[in-house]
Amino acid sequence: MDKCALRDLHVLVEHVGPIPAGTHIFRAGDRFDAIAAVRSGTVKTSRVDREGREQVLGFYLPGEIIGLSAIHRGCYPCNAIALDSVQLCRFSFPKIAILASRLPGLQKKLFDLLSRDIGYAERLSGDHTADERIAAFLVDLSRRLAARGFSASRFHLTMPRTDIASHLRLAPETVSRVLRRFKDEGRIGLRRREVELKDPAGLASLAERMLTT
Amino acid sequence: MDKCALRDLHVLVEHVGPIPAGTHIFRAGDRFDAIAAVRSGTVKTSRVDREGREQVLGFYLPGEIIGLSAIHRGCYPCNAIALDSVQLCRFSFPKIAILASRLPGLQKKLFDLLSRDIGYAERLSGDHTADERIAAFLVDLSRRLAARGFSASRFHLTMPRTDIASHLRLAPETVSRVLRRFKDEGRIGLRRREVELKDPAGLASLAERMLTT
DNA sequence: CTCGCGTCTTGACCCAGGTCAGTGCGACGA
DNA sequence: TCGTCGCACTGACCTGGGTCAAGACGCGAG
Repeated sequence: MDKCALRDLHVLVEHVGPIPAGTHIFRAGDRFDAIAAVRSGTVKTSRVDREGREQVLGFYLPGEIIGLSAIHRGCYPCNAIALDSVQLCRFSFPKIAILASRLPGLQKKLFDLLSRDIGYAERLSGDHTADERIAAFLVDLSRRLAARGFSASRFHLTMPRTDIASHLRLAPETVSRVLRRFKDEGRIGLRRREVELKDPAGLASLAERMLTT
Repeated sequence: MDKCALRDLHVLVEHVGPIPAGTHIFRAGDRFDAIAAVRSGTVKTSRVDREGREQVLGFYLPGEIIGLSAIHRGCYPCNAIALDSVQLCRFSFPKIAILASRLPGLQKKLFDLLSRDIGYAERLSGDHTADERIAAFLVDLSRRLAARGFSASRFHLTMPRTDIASHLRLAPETVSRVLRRFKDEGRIGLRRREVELKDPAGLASLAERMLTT
């Protein structure tokens, strides 16, 4: 995004938070009026099917944008829930869309973010083993944290195992077992929700089929 | 899209085709310079992993747009292949992006299409049984064909079983078996690639968990 | 300190769907 | 008319990961 876009954005930003863990930021069906950038903390998005089973669609780290998939229906298609204490920057969507018309850099950035999310969802939908999914989850998280200046090798999982499982389309028990085996094999260090990637290259090669392309 | 946008689009459209079945329209890695609307025929998009296994990402019917997921990397992330004789309208992306800046209706339409594709990929990635996947595939196809003025209840599958299987993350054998059972149960008529939906309501209720939300 | 609760782990068992190995059956060319 | 070639179908068997049922482990409240 160019300098010009960033300067103009200040006029339509609304800082929100801190929002405590467990709070809904928006709910499926709410009228869509804004996207938001995570400033601190972690947000999960999920939908709940008729039978009440939750499906976690994604986790959003500081610097990442939530709400984009709501554009085409005018209301949010999923819930967004704070996993820990969260601070956001809200951008009114009508205003940002108008601004994007004047700023090609901003328009490009929005197309870019949307297009990236398609790729992410497509990767998840591939048929992959539990090992591949979990390795890819760890490697992806590590890279995204590193991109924001956090440690790539040691980090805290802000989400419970059930959410990881739901996001990867696995049973929570499977997540436990695979993490356990990765630990036994010396690929990771693990204590409760603290993770250390001891063999990033090995994990990346396991994750390769999922993360590549 | 508003009238004004449609009129201006004429200046940057390039009609392409007929392209014979089996031809690559673009390949993964090709420089991204255009999106295209399918005018007639069917296009599949797919990626091929390191081990040479093809994963079908989507099927595109007349009226639908291919190439959007390429925006964020500047090159196509997948192959697009004609399944039968195909005619396209190509839109230069740089030009259409500039035009979108001047036409809020067009910008909205592009955001909309991107956002819709995210929803589609997310649905596919859910954990669903083979029955749900195949019912959802048939119902979705029927609806999209109907939206373009084709029969909703009788249609021709332009893709081989292996492509359907790959797209739904199933084995081709499973596709065969489930279609067979749907036929035995009187839900569909099936002969080779000709399908008739005999019980659209029943299929829709099977597909519900996948198509809803 | 310890009680209680929510999260996580572990083990035993089971099944949907994958894999393998043939068999059918049009479509098309000679 | 007959090969033959490539999808499509079917049956027998196998397995990754889901399910069920106990525990174990922290952690906060009192």
